[in-house]
Amino acid sequence: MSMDAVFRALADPARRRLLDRLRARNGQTLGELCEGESMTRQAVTKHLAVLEAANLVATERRGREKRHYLNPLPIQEIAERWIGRYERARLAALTELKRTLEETRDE
Amino acid sequence: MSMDAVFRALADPARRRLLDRLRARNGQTLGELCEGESMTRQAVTKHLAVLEAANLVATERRGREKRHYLNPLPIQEIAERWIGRYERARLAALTELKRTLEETRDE
DNA sequence: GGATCATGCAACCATTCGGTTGCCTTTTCA
DNA sequence: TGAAAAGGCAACCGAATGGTTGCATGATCC
Repeated sequence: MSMDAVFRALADPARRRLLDRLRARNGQTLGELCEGESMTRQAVTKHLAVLEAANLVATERRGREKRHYLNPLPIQEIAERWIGRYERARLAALTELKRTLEETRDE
Repeated sequence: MSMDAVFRALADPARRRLLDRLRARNGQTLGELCEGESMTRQAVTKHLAVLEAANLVATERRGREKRHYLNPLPIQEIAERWIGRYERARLAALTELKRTLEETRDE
């Protein structure tokens, strides 16, 4: 699974909004996800295709409608594999800041 | 601070690579950050400008050179404010899965 | 002072992206 | 069976993006 696809999928506010809506209520159809969005159905379809390519959304055809399901795992993976390193960087920065402050106090 | 700028800044692999390089060694100059990159100095400059606009990188002029410093805070904020919700979604999905499995076993 | 090194600025270019319009297919249901 | 509902497909468009080249500016060092 490519992390790059996930990062790029999350880059657009419309797509993050769609994820949030699925998080609020899972299994929504395309028509439902279009409601309240200020763009055409085709635009929403494209956004959902990007999310699906990033494995953030899974779909299921039910008769003439298509249900969409959130898959939060790629987001978790990014949090663990990528963001975690910057948690350590933050702590290192704090340590450095503390050391600098103490040096300044000594002068 | 706009989360959108951060998400968009993280969308490009070249920019994530630059962040990783600054995490490995903070305070590098533009020239140092260009080494090993397969693009021109101007391209790197543009990427750094995007990172700076997202507040992920801070700069300091030192004579004729420019030092770049990583700021991991926006990444932390995204982790806490945005990714956190999907942690809860993941747990909910697991609970749902467990329930479904138990239902299936009962049949 | 003049060469050189590090960076800045601006124009330009191809590609991608987000979005639209128009039309087609499939399912549902009276 | 035929109309309406849900969605798919493809072409097109403007703007943003990622990248380049060429030149200008400001420090540094001999």
